[in-house]
Amino acid sequence: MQNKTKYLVTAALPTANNYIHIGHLVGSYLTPDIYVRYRKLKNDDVIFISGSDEYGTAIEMAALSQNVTPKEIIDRYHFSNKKAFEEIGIEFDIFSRTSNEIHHKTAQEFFLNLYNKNILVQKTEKQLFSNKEQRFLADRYVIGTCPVCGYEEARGDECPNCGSNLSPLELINPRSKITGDTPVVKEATHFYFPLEKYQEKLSEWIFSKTNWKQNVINYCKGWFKAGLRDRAITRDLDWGVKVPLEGYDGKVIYVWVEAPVGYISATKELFIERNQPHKWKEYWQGENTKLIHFLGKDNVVFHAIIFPAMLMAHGDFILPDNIPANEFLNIKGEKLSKSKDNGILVKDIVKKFDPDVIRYTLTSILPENKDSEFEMKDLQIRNNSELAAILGNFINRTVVFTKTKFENKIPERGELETADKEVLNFVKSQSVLISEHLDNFKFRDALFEAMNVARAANKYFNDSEPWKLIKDNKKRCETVINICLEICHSIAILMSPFIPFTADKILKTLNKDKSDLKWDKAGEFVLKAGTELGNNEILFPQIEDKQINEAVNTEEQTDVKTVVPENVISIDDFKKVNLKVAKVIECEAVPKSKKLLKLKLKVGDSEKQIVSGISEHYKPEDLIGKLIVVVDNLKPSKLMGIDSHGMLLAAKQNGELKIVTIDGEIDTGAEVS
RNA sequence: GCCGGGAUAGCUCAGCUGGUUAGAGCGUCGGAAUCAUAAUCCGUAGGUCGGGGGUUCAAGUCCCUCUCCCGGUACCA
Repeated sequence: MQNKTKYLVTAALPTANNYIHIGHLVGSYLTPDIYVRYRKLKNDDVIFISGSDEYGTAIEMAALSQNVTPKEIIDRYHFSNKKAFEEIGIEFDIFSRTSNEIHHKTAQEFFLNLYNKNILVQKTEKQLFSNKEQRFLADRYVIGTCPVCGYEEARGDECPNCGSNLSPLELINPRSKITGDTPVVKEATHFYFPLEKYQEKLSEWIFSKTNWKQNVINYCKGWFKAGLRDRAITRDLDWGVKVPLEGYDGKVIYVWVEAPVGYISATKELFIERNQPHKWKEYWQGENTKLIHFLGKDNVVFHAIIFPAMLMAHGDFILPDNIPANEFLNIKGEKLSKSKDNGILVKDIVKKFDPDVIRYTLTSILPENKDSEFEMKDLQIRNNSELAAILGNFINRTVVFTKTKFENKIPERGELETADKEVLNFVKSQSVLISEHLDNFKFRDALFEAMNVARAANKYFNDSEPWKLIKDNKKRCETVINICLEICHSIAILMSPFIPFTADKILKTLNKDKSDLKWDKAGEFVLKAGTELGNNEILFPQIEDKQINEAVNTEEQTDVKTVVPENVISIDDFKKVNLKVAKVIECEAVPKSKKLLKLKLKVGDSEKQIVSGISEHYKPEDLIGKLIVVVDNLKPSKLMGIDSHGMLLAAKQNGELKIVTIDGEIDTGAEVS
């Protein structure tokens, strides 16, 4: 039986403890979406699978720290992220979630399969247990004194002060990060997956791949070189998929083994929805299926090594055909990744910019081979000088010409001249070239070549000069415009994987349904002469500087996450600054100055005078009696001839300024640290 | 510390196993055109390929070394 190739495309399961940001989007979701849309245009048999990863310590901790149930956490982020994906046009066949019953069942079956084959190994280890919380504490969530440097807020996995790698058992005075409870040492038995045994098989398999991206191969090489280690695959937690064995109450399957099984569960769920409950097997067990995992580089080890090893051990499923992992997207030097929770959220940016403009921009700077840089201004540049100027303009000039010169009806096409044939051949050959790029996961190149169709179309329009033909050779003019309109349709086809919303708009303008929106129809004639065109709209309005500035500013304001500043200092550096509490006893404006106030302060037993540039924000009488914070040992200076022996602290933002005051009563001269 | 990756035109990036004058897009500058969102089309200028050393007839491309950036991993026990 010769079966047609099936494509099973997965996108990394986003953890439902955070809103997805454009780093996630570019790393794991945009490229598979483009790929799948392209496959569908080619009439390939493809399904696109993803869903929320809803277990793991991160979610439990998010729930504890926000004082809500884990269920509330996962619901919030699952539905929000699902919506964000829809808004940006990521069109999954199914976006499931690992809290679904079918996933529990599937993951447990998987576990039992390995257990029954005696593949799993049991080991006993010492761990920290909180009696108060009635659970074992994850490494990151234990705090204590670092045995190396004495820093009191060291974490169980590492010390942020001296950089030492630690284990929670080494911490002096360990305590739970969440409740502060002092944990006790307790033995715990866990199942391990013997990854070490699979190293040879895995490396043979991976090194046999000739079409994998070099960065992915390199990551694997690194792991192999270090030697694979057995990994625990159970945890003592409530929140997760239960270990399906008697006598193992309170144990769940560790998220890194359970989550990837979610791809299988979601596929089952999809075909139950489609009333073909057994069809999932054709994808996961069929020889002719290409399983393709899309993800960011942080996920390579799970998809290229751990999950394949599990699949090998299980034996009933196919292995991935390719893992086209992306690198990271940086934002003006800031790092974006799953582990560092900061960035521009998808749910926010779709409210400020056309989703297709975002998709286009991100695709054109995709971190395919190495980390790449993004800034808001890129959206403006890509929109104004590429989408609007080249693509939008071609559609618009063609449609407007038809409207004003041909009563908005598609003109008849006469005999073709060389230029006509050339441009049509070019469109056709580009469709082949773009195909090749997409087949090889070269999305930037593919998009660039798609854009070249619009460039060529503009040139054809220019060279043909229909605005002159209309005066002395109407027949010829009709042919040219007919062809331009046909090219508009071809552009809709070739661009639709990248900017699907725009493709739809173009079809509407052409008054055309989707029946010819097929890859093979690019460069072909599909329009009917005489058809009246639909409404014309400007596809890509200019993005003004103002919009960019506003977007950048609101981004900074909404970003409440922890960001590591650029110039970190040691605590010793900080201690060089003497901060003290001071009381304002006198205060007056400095004459003729614009912003200066002269303040007399009581600091402990002494008085001091400082000059501060805050009169636009505070009146002298507002300040008298207030307890504020001053830098006591600042080098004295003169401002408008007045001595200043320090400075007060104040917060400033967008022209607003608020001074730092003391909450409650304390003696002046008290040190601030 | 160790392993891996990166450093190429003003900006964002391509450059496979070493081989003619190092490429693209955007931006710059000049010209053409005026149907079109002052958009298009044609042309121009721009780089000691992070520094230094080496191999070779020939190196952005291989080797050594240094600097800076990014990942991973370890030093603890």
